[in-house]
Amino acid sequence: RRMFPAMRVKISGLDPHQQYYIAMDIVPVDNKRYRYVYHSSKWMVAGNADSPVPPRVYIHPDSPASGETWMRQVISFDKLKLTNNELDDQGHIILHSMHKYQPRVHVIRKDCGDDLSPVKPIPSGDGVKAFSFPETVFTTVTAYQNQQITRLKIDRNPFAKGFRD
Amino acid sequence: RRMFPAMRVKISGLDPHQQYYIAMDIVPVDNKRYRYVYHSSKWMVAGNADSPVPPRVYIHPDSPASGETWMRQVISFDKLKLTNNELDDQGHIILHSMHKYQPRVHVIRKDCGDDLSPVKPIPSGDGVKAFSFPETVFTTVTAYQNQQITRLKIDRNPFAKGFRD
DNA sequence: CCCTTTTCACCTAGGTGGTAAGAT
DNA sequence: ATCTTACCACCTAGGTGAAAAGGG
Repeated sequence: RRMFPAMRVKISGLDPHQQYYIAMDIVPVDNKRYRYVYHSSKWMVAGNADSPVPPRVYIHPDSPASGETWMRQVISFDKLKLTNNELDDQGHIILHSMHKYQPRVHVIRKDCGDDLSPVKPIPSGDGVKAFSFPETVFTTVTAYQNQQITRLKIDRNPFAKGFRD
Repeated sequence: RRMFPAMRVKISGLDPHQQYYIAMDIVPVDNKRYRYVYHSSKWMVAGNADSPVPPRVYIHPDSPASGETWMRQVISFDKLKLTNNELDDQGHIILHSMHKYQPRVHVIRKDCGDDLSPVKPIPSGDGVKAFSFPETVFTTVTAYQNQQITRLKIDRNPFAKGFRD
């Protein structure tokens, strides 16, 4: 399924005439598994993390594009899809349920990203920068754990309009 | 509206590791306007063509891509849209109704197409080739002129399923 | 007991020709 | 008379949480 709400970023400081790829990956925050304690409304550690899954990369569909193009618009990752199926063959990002994750945005100069692939690690080096925002850390679930998150989803996601009062 | 049926082409002979743009434009076949004579089931000349409209280019959304990528798939132009509105600002291809047109496929080496635009003429030169297929000539209408064409549209287009018997 | 999977009604978004009204 | 426009019911395609069923 899609991630909702989606990550949206603005970028500045690019070379307007240079081509770039923009990509996102999602990395574990720690080595723990979590459970939600309803009466205290808190996520609590519930053991160690499941064994790691094949890392995947979401390449923004506008890639590659010029610095000018990227800087002119808000860059939205609303088409990124998540799955808990470790055998997924649709190129979705694979995560474990009940774990904490941090999305990362990668800006990759064209000449460093020409063999970029959803299933290969992101190259590192001079023409590649990564950005992460702690306020975007989230915990994965297969069913929502409290009414506040359900309300948020229904109220904000146009596709859930059928569940509004 | 979309063109239906859509143009679909296969390409061979590209350099697998070279990047290319693929584009389509649609040019007048002659300088005439037509009318359909129902009792003889024929298109007849009905005067001279209307004054030319701003030429537009449809850049295939997979562009740019490597020769290898283009040659591996059937290239479909099903998302190309036509309009008779000369003031169109959606980047659609502008045509006159009741005129004859020929679609053309353009293969443009990356280094020759970096300022390609829906509203700019296609560059010419060594790294650019054009292909057209006489069997794809068509006449534009705002309403279908006979039952055979209506039947074809309804039978073949999944979006018209509601009109099948 | 707690978590996951499957199916579903209900949406968004947008591509069809029919049809009646409008335009020239 | 002939062509065009605007609106519509009816589709395709796919994104929602609810709820029931499944699993360890």
